[in-house]
Amino acid sequence: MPELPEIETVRLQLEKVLPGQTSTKCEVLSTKIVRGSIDKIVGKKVLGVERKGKVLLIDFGPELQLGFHFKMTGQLIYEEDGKRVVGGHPTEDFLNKMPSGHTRVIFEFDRGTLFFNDQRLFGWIEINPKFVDKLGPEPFQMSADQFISSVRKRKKPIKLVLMEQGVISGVGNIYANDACWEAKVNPRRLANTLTAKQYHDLFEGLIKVLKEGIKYGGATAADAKYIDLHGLGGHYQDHFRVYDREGEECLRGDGIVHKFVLGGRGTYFCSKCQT
DNA sequence: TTGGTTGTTCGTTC
DNA sequence: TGAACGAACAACCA
Repeated sequence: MPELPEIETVRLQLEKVLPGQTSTKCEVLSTKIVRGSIDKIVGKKVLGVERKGKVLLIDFGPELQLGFHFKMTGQLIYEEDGKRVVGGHPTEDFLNKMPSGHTRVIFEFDRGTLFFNDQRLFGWIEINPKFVDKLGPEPFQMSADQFISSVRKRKKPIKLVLMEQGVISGVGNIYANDACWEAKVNPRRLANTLTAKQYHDLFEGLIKVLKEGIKYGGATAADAKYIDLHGLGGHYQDHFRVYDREGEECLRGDGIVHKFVLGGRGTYFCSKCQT
């Protein structure tokens, strides 16, 4: 499920191929995921590729940014002269001929074609999405004091606050779980009850796991081995601290990783070292 | 077969 | 008012 590091990985790749190209056609195969009319970009030139939290933005001008939200199963595939750039949720579609049964919108440019695929139709594409205005800063844009002051007054479990996009943008389930482990914080702890050291450790931990996520090109689900064989998808999954490690020994060597549901989401932690 | 899974959206409650 | 909480959404897979 694409979070900040996964989206950043796509952005870095698209930034190398899209800027300078003009949009020539925009074909919507599934109207459900498209908000408003996105064909305003046709005839316009790409100035850059940006990202705010988990939203990817193709920049066609100051008042014309095409926003993509991948939700759980969104992916982008860019094709030019038989060469491919892929990103987002890793599936066999990375290897399949495009368009596939999951292709929702096709964007044609001067030199290549961009396919937005989404299995579950949860993602969306919108011009100047209002959603980004509601986003809080990314961890990378915050100071430790800023992080602490925006978190410490909240009275719900710390892990859920980390995932609130209006407070901190870009953090999803994988990295929220791993950041709590880094800081030895029980994800259930109410956000206003951490020690001063835990607030600092949590901020540092969050930065650490996100940077590592970007370094490894994001995470690929354990069942996507087929994708990995072809050198596609990221490798952060080989560095998960607690996420998806239910029943395994804690990496600190004393304790077992337990799983429970918090806020309706799978939550992993070591009851020995996370307090 | 049915339940688990996922992030945002939206409705309800306090 | 705003915060907290939980269901809904779609489709795949075990």
